[in-house]
Amino acid sequence: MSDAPLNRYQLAELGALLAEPARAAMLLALMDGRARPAGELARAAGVGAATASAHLKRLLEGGLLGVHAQGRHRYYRLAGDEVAAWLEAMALPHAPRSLPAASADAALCRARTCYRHLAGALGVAVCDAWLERGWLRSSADGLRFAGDAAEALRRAGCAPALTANLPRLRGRGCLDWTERRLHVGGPLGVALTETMLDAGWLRRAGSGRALLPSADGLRRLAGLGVRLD
Amino acid sequence: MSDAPLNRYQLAELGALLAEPARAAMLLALMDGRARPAGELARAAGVGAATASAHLKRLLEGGLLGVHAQGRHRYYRLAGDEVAAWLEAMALPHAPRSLPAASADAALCRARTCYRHLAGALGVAVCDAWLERGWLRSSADGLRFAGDAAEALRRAGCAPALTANLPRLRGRGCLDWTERRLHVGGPLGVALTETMLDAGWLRRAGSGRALLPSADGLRRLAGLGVRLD
DNA sequence: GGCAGGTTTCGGCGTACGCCGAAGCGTCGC
DNA sequence: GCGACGCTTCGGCGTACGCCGAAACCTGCC
Repeated sequence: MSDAPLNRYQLAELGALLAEPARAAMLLALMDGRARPAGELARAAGVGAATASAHLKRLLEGGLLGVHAQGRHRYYRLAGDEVAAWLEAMALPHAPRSLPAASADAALCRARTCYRHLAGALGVAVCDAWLERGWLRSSADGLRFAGDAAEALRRAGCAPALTANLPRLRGRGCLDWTERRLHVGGPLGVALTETMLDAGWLRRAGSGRALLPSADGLRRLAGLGVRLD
Repeated sequence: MSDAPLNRYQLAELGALLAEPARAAMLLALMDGRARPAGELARAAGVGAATASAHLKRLLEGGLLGVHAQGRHRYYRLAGDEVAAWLEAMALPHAPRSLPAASADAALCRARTCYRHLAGALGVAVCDAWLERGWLRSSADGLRFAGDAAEALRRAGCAPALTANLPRLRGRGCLDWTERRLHVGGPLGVALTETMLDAGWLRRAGSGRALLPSADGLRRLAGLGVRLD
C-alpha cells in the first residue's frame, strides 16, 4: 500500500491543532484575515496570557499561523488563505447534519468574507455568472479575468485605479461551506472584493465577517449578470 | 459578534476526532468507500481490538462513520461522501508546504478514487472538459449530465444499461486536493466512474485508491474532449 | 448444547497536555 | 533610568484519554 498523500500522523497532527477549544477560537477569530496581538487572542479564547502564548506557539510551529513583531506587540495572522479555505471546509461534514446551516446567521450565508475575499451566496453567484459570461476563465494556473470584465466594472462605477489591476491578478477557486460551490479567492478575489467595498456595493457589518450588499450594489451587480435569489 | 457557523467547540470536537493517529489511520483506510469490519481496522491502525473498538465508538458518535452488523462482524464505513470530501480537503493546508504533493505517489496524483468517484488529474480534466463542452451543467441543485453526453459515452463503447441512467443522477463538485480544483462527485460521479471501470477505460490498482487508465481508455476519453497532459 | 471467533465493556496504568501563577525579557514613555 | 505593559518561559497541578488484558456478550457452526 503506497503511503497515502496525507499520512495518519500528519492528519492527526493537523487535527490536534484544532482539538482544543482555545486554539479553535483563536483560529476563528483570525478568519477575517486581520492580524491580532496575542493579548486580544487570549481574551477571544477566554484563557490567560501564559496559556494563550503556548497555544500560539503550537499553531505557529504547526504552520497555521504567521507572526510579526511590532513594538511590544506580536501580531498573529493566518499563515495564508489556504488555511482560511481549509477552515471553511471544516464545516463540510458538519453541514449535512444541520442542513444548509439552518442555525447560521442569514446575513452570513448571504455574503461574508472568507479570509479577505467575498463568500456566501453572493460570492458563488458572482463566480457562476462571470464564468458563464466568459469574464472569468479557469486555466491551469487558476482563475483569470478575461474579456471586457474589468472595463464593465469600471463603467458600472468602480474605481479605475482598482479595476485596472484586476486582469493581472490570479484567482483561486475556494470552496464555499454554505453553498458547497466555488467562489473566487486568491489575490483576484481579494482585489475584487476591495473594489466592490470601495464602490459602496458592499459594506462590512461591524466587526464580524458578514457583508451587507447595498441596494445600489445589488442593482449594479444584476446589471453585470449576477442574480441573487 | 454573531456566533460563527462553526463554533469553537464544534471545530475542536471535529479536530479531536482526527487528533489520534489510530483514528486517522482508520478514516484513511475507509477512504476508498468500502466498509470494513472492526478487526481489520484495528490491524490497519496498529492497535488492539479493545482500543480500536473505543475509537470506532467515538467516530460513530461523532457522526463520521456509519455501521451495519452482519453476522458476527460489524462493518464500518464513512458516514457519507461529504466526510470523504472533507478528509481530502484536509490536505489543503498541508500541500503548500510540500508543494503539489511532491512526495505523493505519481499514479495517485494522476487518477484515483475519492470515496467512490474519480479524482486526480484525470477527474479534474473530465470535469473541466465536459463543463466547457456543455455535457455537464452546474445548477442550483448540483451538476447534471446534459446535451448528448450520455449518448456520446454509449457510442464510445460504454454499456447502454449504465449510460442510460446517468442523466437522472445528481453530481456534486468535490474539491481535489492534488489539483485544487473541482471534480465530479456525488451519485453522478460514482456512476460515471463505474461506467468507465466497466468499459475497461480504468482499472483498480490493487487494494489502494490508485486507478490506472488503459491506453484504449485514454484514447476514448481524448475523443470525448478530455486531455490529460 | 457447547465451542470458537469477532466485538464490546470494564478496570487500571501511564503519559500528554491544558491551565495557571510567578518570574524573566523586551519595548515604550516619562 | 525606572516603572508600566505585553509577551514568553518555567514549574507544578489536575484531568483527559490512549493503551492493554481480562471478562462478558453475541453469532455462527458442529
